[in-house]
Amino acid sequence: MPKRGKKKEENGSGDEAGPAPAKAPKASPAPLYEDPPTREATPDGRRWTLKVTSWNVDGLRAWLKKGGAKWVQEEAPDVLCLQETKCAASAVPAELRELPGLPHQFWSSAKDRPGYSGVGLLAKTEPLDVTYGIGDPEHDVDGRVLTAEFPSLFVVCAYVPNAGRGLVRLEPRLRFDAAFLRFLQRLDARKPVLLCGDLNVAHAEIDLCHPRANRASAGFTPQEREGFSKLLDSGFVDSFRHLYPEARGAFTFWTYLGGARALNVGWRLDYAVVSRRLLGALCDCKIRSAVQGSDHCPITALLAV
Amino acid sequence: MPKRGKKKEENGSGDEAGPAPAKAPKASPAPLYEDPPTREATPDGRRWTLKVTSWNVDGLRAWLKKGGAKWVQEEAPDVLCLQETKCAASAVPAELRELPGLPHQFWSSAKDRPGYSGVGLLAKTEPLDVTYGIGDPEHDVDGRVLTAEFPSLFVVCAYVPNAGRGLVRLEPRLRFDAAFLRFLQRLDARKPVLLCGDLNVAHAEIDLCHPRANRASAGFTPQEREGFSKLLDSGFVDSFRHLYPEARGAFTFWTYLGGARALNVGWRLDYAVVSRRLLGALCDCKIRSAVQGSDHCPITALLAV
DNA sequence: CCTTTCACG
DNA sequence: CGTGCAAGG
Repeated sequence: MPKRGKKKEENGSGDEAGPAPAKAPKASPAPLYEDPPTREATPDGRRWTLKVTSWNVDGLRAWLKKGGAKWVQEEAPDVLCLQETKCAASAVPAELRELPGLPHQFWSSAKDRPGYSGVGLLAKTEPLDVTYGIGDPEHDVDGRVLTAEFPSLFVVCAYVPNAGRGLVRLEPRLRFDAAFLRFLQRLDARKPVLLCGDLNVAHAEIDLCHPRANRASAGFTPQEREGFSKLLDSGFVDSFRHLYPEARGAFTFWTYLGGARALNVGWRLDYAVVSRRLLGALCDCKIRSAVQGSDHCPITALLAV
Repeated sequence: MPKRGKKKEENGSGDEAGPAPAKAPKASPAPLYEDPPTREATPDGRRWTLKVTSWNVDGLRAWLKKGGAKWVQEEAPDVLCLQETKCAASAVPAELRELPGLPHQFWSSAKDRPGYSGVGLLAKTEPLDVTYGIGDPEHDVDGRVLTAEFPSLFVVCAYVPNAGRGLVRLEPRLRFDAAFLRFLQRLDARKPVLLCGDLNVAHAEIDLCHPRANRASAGFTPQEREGFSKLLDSGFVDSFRHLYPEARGAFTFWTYLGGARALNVGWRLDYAVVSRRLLGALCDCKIRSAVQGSDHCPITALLAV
């Protein structure tokens, strides 16, 4: 991710050469994203029956204090996937444990590293089964993946490792990508998969504000982008981009540094990825850009399953 | 210092056996201290000419945000002694560097330990000389003592090392006490001394709320109290106790834990100590108990020098 | 309880 | 910039 030490040089002679609008005193470098009206049904007219929300909360306890759970209650998803909880299961506040509508809760957190990584999966109905991790000890110690099996599909909640400043952790990240793809393929062989989470990659230039400046930044290296491409080549679909192939400025993450969010200097790092055979069930994928509480915003997938 | 893990068991069957008042729903375990009217002159009628304020700020930058400097400006001392600045000289905010009335500023902070210890001495008039430390490398690395020489006296700003939880650092503390006393005696041989600061000891039972419970607590061990007694036996006077030998509940520190300050469960750890021959010049020693901004309150000494 | 630094993002 | 942590008090 970009450091962006400079204060507000977002429109300078930087990487985006397009002409600045003449009027605005502080032109936005990327247009603000307008979430279109919700598509309540599939193209063939079946209304959605499954609502899954995913949110990188950047610290569950701080997010709770900022009212994150209140928004979730209004959104009322059937499944909620949380990433970067930074919170052991035993430390999840009662306010969340008692959240109406999501009584079945599963938590995974980093072993021996309190306050690092961690994911949660909360469900309205009890899953048939829940598994922790991807079956690879190198990555499973971090608490990054939860998988809930439901009658018609798997819901996978994932927090993909960041490659780090200066790409110091790019190698382990790429090992994760490979192992995770194999994990998803094994699932997909059994039942369709809905993968939700912070995949820590902006796939294409359209998926971040400053693609050229970030060619060597964690989350936009060729290797990480290629990892995502391989996922798509393996029978999975990026639901948002499938529905909105041209949508620009549709980001889910903005660094806290430099007031990036107000300028929509962001990245699309959070995805709802579906098995290709689930596409007929896909109604919509919403990006809740205006929702505060973290440096990521939530996304919500709607399926008729 | 006491841990006080329990919530509000301040009146239980603890160390203070006196009968609890029957009426108050939550009786204060120690009477609140009422600072008496200021004695503006010496007993023989000379008005004060030197005002010295001392304050353990528990983090200079947080203290500034809480308005500490505004209160200092109203108090308008000639010399300001600050302890636990937790701030390198280069990191002192401009707000303080430009504080009207105290243009001559001297800072000392811990070597190789950013955010630990540190003292500051600020003066209205330029000192003849300023020295750093007490001439003992073991202690001088911590940034605990600043000495400013003025025409008629030395002003010493000191932050005496805490003996630590479980008294794990009692031995170095006692070495400091011994070395510091020798340092003060050398000064006193040249000019009278006004020593201000957090001496990290409550001298007598009257100087803390729960003396019996704290016989083995840092700041009230027999060895630390004896160190202070030795100071008094060496020609120095605790100005506050000299003026107010019977004053109870006169504390300058309250742990943040358990709401101790509202209950006046405190300690007198901050002192203005004077060379005995300065007693004739002593007008008053004020304890500004109501002033917020730190877990210590400021004290102010008034002298006619 | 509260401040500082730190690692991480 | 902001989280959760550790050390210190």
